[in-house]
Amino acid sequence: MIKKSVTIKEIAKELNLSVSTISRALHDHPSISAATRLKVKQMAQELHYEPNQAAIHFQKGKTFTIGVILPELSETFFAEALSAIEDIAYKRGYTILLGQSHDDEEKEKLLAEKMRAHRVEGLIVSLAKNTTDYSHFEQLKKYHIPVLYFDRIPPLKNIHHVSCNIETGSTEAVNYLLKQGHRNIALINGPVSLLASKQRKEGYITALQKNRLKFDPSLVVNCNLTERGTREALETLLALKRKPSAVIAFNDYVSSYAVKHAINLGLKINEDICFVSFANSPINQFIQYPPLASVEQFPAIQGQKAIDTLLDIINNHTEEAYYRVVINSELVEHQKTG
Amino acid sequence: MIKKSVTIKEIAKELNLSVSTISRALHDHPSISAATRLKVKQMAQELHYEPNQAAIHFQKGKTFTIGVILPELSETFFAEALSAIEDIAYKRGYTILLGQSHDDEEKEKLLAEKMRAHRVEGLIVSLAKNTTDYSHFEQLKKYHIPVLYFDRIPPLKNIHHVSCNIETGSTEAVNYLLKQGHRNIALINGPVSLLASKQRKEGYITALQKNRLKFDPSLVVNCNLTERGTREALETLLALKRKPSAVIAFNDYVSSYAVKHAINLGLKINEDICFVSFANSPINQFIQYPPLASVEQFPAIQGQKAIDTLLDIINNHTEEAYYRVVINSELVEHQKTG
DNA sequence: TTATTTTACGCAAACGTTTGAATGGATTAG
DNA sequence: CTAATCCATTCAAACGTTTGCGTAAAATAA
Repeated sequence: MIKKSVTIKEIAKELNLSVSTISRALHDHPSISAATRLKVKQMAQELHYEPNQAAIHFQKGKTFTIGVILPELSETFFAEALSAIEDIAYKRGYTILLGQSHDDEEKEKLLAEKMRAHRVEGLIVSLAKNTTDYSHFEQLKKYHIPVLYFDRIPPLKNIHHVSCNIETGSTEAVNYLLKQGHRNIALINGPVSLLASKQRKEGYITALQKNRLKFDPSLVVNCNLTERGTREALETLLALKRKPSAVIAFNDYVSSYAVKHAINLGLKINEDICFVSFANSPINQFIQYPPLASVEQFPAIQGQKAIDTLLDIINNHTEEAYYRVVINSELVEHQKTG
Repeated sequence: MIKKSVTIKEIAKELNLSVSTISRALHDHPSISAATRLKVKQMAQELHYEPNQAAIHFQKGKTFTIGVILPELSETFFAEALSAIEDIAYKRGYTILLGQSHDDEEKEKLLAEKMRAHRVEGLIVSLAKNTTDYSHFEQLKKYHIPVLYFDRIPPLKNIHHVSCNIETGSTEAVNYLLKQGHRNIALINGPVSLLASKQRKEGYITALQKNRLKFDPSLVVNCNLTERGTREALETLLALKRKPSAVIAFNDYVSSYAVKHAINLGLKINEDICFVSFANSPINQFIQYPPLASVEQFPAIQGQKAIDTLLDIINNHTEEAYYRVVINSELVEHQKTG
């Protein structure tokens, strides 16, 4: 009843061969004859041989583990990214060691340290919101642990990163609204400190310029992404002489807050005012007035690229070059429900 | 520059002691004098010694890995549960190997097989929606890999499981609405096949009986949890002679669909009809008319209990007894937003 | 003092796999 | 027919750690 797991040794004994022959046969080493190779593989099947990963890891001096540090798993964006990362890592024989910073820089430091101690072969990191010191990651270079930044990337020169080109999406969003006839288009942006905010604004301005419209700075307001902050931002916009007929929101959450408040203020959504936003998250499915369109950032594709390039870096030992993968965002129009 | 990681051997050489002494000293083995124990630990610190996990796993014949199979990571409920599982596993020196079934029974089978090949020491499983054959998990008993079912559990006798008592929450939901003066309370339930549906219904009936109200079966309708199914369910209810003034929805998603449709039908939410639901998921934050209250199922606590009891099972080799941990759900009233 | 126990450490094997080097036998070249 | 070459396989060490057993020296008991 107590099934001891079968090893390479048993196969060797069974076939009167040496363990080295078995090992090589299973790996299709050229110096093994086709005949014995076949025999070995058959016997392995028969005995239900499964290579002992722990032994392999140990002997190869590799852990086949890569660390992933994310702010919050319960944010759909990260959950979808992780999902893709997991799938590919699995297929390529790697295990993911997950850590959540909960947007806390201290926790992030601890995690980086633990991951190092755990001897991960590489790290995929999406920074905590308020991380300004990156030394805990940059230190890992000493240990030859490559770090690939993902989506929330630091403003550093020599780093690997995978991220999404938000600007083009932002431009698309403006173009979309212009095509609908809107001329007063506002932007409820995130905190000025965020790179993501800068990118949205740049794309916004680009679109206006391309269409020979002049940029009115008062139509762009920053907010802290909370419900309250969004309400205040919206009220600022509605108090303008040049009142916007359309709003581009930082993301779908902000859009939902703004819509709620607009309704409370007696506005008719999609008549008096309409919304476009970023993220294209599943919540749009559940809300009464989702944004007319949302900029998809393809978390799964980003995750896939992230793990793929990290594994390339690890397996090709290309520590000289820096990988910078940027995928394009894309405006997705929502079909009108009802 | 090329930092070779320091081993126990170096410490031994440095102090002119044997490796076994070092090993024991680091583990506070009683047969090592306090003096050398101190010396060893200091030297270990000085040299930045980190135990080679791969070597330990190998030598102990354990992987310190536990598998987690979930339907969908992008469902907040599972993301939160996994988050808790990860945190505790990390603290107790275990690594999580994650797999997503995407609610596909075949994928689930594959994952179970891969996890076994990977020699996980135990498995936490939340079943795919349509899994009816559990042999791929029950087979793991042969390999002494304990399986702990989580939230979505199979109707089997001898299993470990952690789940949530939905009935009490359901009863609370009805009581809450009764207290508000409602007498015609409907239930938009899930598919009859689901255990979760049965539990909601039982709790619903219990509450009515306790309050000496008679149970009207026409007030309970099943739906397939899609938006369309929800609309149909709502229309069925609204066509009744005894029209409900309050609806308990299977979960917050169903509630949101129902609210949308009710508004389209010209009903005033919280006046003509109001809603209560299950899951207490974050989407409630974003929608115009969230349910008045929602039954919290504490995914994080469930996850925590799951990993804790599984690790107990693993480390105490208690294969005889079956653990059945049930936590209580709890109705959470939402504060009305402005 | 001698016998016995206790204390503090070392020796060596073991875990499963990989891999450079060695080996013997068969084949080919000269 | 000998020498060189090649093929298929084996040998043995190595990876880092743990642990049962052995053994000196020190402490205690007689």
